[in-house]
Amino acid sequence: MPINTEKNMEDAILQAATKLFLEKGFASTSTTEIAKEAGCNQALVHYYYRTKDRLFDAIFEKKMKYFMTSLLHISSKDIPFEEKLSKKIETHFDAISEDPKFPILFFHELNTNSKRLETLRTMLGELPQTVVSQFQNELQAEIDKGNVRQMSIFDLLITIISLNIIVFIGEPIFKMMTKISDEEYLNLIERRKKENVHIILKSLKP
Amino acid sequence: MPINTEKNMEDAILQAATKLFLEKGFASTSTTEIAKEAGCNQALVHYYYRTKDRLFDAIFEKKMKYFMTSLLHISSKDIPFEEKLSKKIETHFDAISEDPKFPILFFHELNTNSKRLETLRTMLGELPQTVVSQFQNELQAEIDKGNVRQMSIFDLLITIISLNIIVFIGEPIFKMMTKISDEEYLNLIERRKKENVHIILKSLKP
DNA sequence: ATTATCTATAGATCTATAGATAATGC
DNA sequence: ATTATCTATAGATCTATAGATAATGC
Repeated sequence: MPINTEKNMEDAILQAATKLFLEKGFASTSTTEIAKEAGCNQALVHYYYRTKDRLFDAIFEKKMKYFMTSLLHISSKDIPFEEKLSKKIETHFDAISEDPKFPILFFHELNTNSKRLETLRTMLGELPQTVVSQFQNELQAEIDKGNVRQMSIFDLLITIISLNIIVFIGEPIFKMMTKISDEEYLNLIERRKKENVHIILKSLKP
Repeated sequence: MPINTEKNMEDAILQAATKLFLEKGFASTSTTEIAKEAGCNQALVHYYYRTKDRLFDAIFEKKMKYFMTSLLHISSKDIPFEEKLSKKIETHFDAISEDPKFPILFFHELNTNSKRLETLRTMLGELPQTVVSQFQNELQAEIDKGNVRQMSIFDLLITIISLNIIVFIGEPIFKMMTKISDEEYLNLIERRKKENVHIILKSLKP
């Protein structure tokens, strides 16, 4: 379906690549296929991005940053911790929702290609440590007040990520198993968002 | 490192393939590489398994079955529901623990290759429906007794899978982020097992 | 004889680049 | 002139098979 309504071929290539990498993974996508999808010849892909790897990185890095930031960003509003945390979980969930195929690509690439770990490492280097530690302080304050059981910020983040990605990385499987329609699956997704908030808040109780 | 102490080359190939598919994914593993790892020539891989796809399926199907069964199998012991559920979660967690790289392969393949969905579909066809519905009945009984809040068996299973896979599919990332050693990571894994049971039991409370 | 293993190779990719041509900006 | 796009191709895979040779089982 090489429908190219783009005025800008460089960007058309980026979009085509994004679509294909998300659909089939890095290794199973060829620059030939990307060109076809973008509506140009294969050489042009290399003209703009030099190598398949650089093209991938351009996409991966941006998405990775968004994925991370949506989780770590913390509202500065002065609202109760529970409410703040709920918002955080939902914001993260919504961010994934916008790009539902990214998490599986993210985890697969990080697991199978050590080059990607380097990309992540440098990316995290740039991310201000303060963001995490601010969240940690807020959590610790609640623990001290006795509102929340003893727990590390890291464990909490793992739980959030875990629950928030599952309906997206498991979509094809769950759809097949339950035989539900695309529309019903959207309902399930919405339900899970609330469910996740519920599970996490409850799990924090002392 | 093609150290081949196997007497049986057919099996050596299977093991080599298993190792490489888990490490690098299906698409990035070549039959040439499998042969080298097994300690034979590339043609032999095809002699025994005909195609790369069939070789993969031989491995994937077996592991998939194990992964599913470990989750769905229910102890027939006459113990309280909470205890039974805890055991179930832990059994599933341990099963993944034995083959920690499988979940990411599983989810990635199911997301990027529609052929795999077919494999799963036929596999699930064979799986007795009674296993799931027995678990469902037990859950419903608890809900009726008022011990557990209203919740579908499906949501419960999603939560279990989600929490149980995260430390394995996220291992490289979390290790990098926290800079902890392999040994410390094993501790984290053990802690998460208990944590998961805790989170889930608490989330079921009415 | 049959089965296991090897060498060699066909044919289909796939990535990356060189060099030609077309489009655009001054 | 410079930038965008194309055609053509080198060189490196990679999968799968054909056909030769070695090992094994009777």
